Amino acid sequence: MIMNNFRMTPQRRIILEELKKTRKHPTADEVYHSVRKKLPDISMGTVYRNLEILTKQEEVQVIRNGGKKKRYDGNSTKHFHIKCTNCGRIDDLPENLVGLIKKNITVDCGYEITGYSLVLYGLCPDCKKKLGGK
Amino acid sequence: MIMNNFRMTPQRRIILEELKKTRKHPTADEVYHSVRKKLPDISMGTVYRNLEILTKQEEVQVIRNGGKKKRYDGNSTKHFHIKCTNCGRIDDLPENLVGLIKKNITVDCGYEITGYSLVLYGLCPDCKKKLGGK
DNA sequence: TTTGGTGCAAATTCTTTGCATCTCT
DNA sequence: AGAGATGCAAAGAATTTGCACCAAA
Repeated sequence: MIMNNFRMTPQRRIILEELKKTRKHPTADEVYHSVRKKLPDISMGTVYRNLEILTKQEEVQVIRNGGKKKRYDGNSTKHFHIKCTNCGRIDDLPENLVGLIKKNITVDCGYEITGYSLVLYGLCPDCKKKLGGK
Repeated sequence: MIMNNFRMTPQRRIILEELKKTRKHPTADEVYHSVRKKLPDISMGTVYRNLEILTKQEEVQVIRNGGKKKRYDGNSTKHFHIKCTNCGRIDDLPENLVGLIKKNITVDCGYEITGYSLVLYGLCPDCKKKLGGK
């Protein structure tokens, strides 16, 4: 597989559309189920293969932090996330921390920095309400 | 299982010792193999169960970022990590970014922040050497 | 003697892969 | 024809769990 000539199949297009249209950072399984509403015969294998290809093409980014499941983000620009420790929901954070961190990364441990991932943890508004009594 | 009376078994003690003594942030499998040198009959199940308990007790923290495997860190104080994108090695970062980030986390999205995880990506000194030509 | 822990093996969960078939060029 | 893609099912990898037995309080 030389993989420099990707085709935009209906499956790939709809997977990408679903990811672009939500900010829910769905898991592969969630993508599968939402795409299935439009393409009832699509398989998990196809979903995984396309998510991988879209990630390689940098149309999509993977969020992998805290849980067992990968989550996929249709916004491939660098940004931060915040994850609810109660329900697992992941939201985007505003861009303002990025510059700050970049400016202050002065790591003298010999690494050559190419990227970074920040996830904040906390209770989302809904869960805060639900767990209010505690 | 009410789990408020933990016992310090030899298995648990040695797992913790191994984690405290290294800065390599081993995977469960790596813990299993190093503990096996002292306790040849220990099982993976026991390793996983103890890693989970030690994490709950906050003796140990889990690093889960970028890869499929969890990694375990015998340093349970909050600190940052840097991960080599080539070999997967994870090192600690100095503490200096923590205060900075804490001071500047002003998230107005309704979350109640309880923690955060930052992993930097890059090439470790060894891999930088190896891949020098590129 | 009750509660927690262990080893072993089976089961789960998430993800990847092999394969025959299909679809674009 | 030939490369990429698909659906299906099986395989893999990492982790969790059920169970019978063991051990400390």
